[in-house]
Amino acid sequence: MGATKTDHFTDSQNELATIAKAIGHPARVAILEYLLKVNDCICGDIVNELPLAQPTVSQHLKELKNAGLIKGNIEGTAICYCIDETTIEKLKAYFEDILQTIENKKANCC
Amino acid sequence: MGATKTDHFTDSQNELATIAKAIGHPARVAILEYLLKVNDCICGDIVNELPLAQPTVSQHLKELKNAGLIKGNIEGTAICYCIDETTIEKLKAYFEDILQTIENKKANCC
DNA sequence: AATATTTATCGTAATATTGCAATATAAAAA
DNA sequence: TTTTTATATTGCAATATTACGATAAATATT
Repeated sequence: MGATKTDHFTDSQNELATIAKAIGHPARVAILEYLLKVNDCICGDIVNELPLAQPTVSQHLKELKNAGLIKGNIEGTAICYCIDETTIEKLKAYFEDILQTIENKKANCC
Repeated sequence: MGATKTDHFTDSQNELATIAKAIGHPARVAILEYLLKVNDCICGDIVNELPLAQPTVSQHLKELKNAGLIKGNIEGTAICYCIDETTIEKLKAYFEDILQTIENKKANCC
């Protein structure tokens, strides 16, 4: 029946999953990379940059924002979206910790 | 109609999205963290560890494996699954690069 | 005020994911 | 060889995601 059972996992597990899920679509990766490239951005540019309709891009931006990967300021008619470094830092730290833990134990059986 | 349009994005964008999507579920995050904790693993342990049925866990393991996040060796009746460091390294490097780029430009408008 | 421009939301169709019971598969133990 | 034990696969129902046309909302321009 497909229940998500979010409550059976820890908050940190759910948080990471939410962030990762947001990155888990090529259009959203492309948006992040475009934001990084211009490092100062108006949504309309992204629409022209991607092979997707404006409502779709808007929806992807919303998901990236909900996940904390980007932040946006209203700028007149346009919206200025940027990457939220804090969340990227979290991700980097998470994977760094995994590597550190593996390094310390070094009992990998595979 | 919901077409994915994977071919409109670069290989590297698609690759990252695939890996991130695999992490984008709390059960799979929990599996990764459990694998990390025991650092030597048999699937049955995971079934007991998670609030999910055995076929569901098996399916999640398959997705993690397809994404290159874990690797597994057949060990008699059991399967020994471990985290694949290479993919974690890739992720770490990717986010590190993002932070580096932001740091260099330092023109964030938000 | 009327028009143009830009982003967000709504509604909806197509597709993908999630979860599990039932069952298959495969190796170890009896 | 039969039974036990452990993981994988199949089939299917429930849910979630994706995409976009139509439309709304909000500011800028004329």
